[in-house]
Amino acid sequence: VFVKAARMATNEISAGKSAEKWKVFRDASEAREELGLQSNSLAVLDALLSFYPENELRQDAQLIVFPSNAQLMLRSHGMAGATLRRHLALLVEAGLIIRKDSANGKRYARKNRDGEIESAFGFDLSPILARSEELAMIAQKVVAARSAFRKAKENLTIVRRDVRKLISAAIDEGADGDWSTIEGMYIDIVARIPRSPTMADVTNILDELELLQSEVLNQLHIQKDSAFNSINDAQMSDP
DNA sequence: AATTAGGGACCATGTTGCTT
DNA sequence: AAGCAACATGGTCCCTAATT
Repeated sequence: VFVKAARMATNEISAGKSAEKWKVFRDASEAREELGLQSNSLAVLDALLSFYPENELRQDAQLIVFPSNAQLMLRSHGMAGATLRRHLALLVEAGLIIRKDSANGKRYARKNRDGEIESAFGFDLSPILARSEELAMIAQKVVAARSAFRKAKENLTIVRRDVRKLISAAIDEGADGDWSTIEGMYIDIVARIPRSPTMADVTNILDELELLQSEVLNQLHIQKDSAFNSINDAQMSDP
């Protein structure tokens, strides 16, 4: 089954295709969560790639590495054997590598007289080449989402501080209105911000805060309007 | 028969994040 | 601040298959 899958994976790679392995590794690292991997899985993937002698992964090459678990443990920063095996299984599950088992399950390469590898048993890296564009796209998406998230959080902070200032100023200046109720609403909204919010959390809270913000501004405008007795109506209304 | 490498399953321990 | 649940880790046992 695995051999068949491996053949299928290599067959899907268009002729002459190649990719720089560490570039794909960085993309896969960005796509870590989407792939269902943990940070240590990446350490193992790093180790696996380090056993491939070339920098370029080529479609016409044998993309099989065959390090022993002991070697992999060393190059995975001393990771324990049981943990290493789990992460290898995760990488297989994520579809980044394919097991190519020998009859006895051990990893090795059989070489001919010229020293060329005739057949190798270990891990097939060809899915990494096959999916290089896909991984790059996921990485791009993740980076974009991260910066959008950062911007949303910045927005939230700005609006939050603004509303807080407006309410405090209104109370200090003794403006008309039920400011203690409004302050209570503000405190309630802010208290519902989770410790590590998701994008949805941030946008929801931001919506509520902006609603509250416009209510506060509305209150203050009404008051100013009456105070200035509609002389400045043209300037007070929104552009 | 003994040895060796690999892998799955189980268990105890340690971390971390979340709730109260 | 403390306790709880989920999760990751690492050690061990057991099995397989080839090699000697």
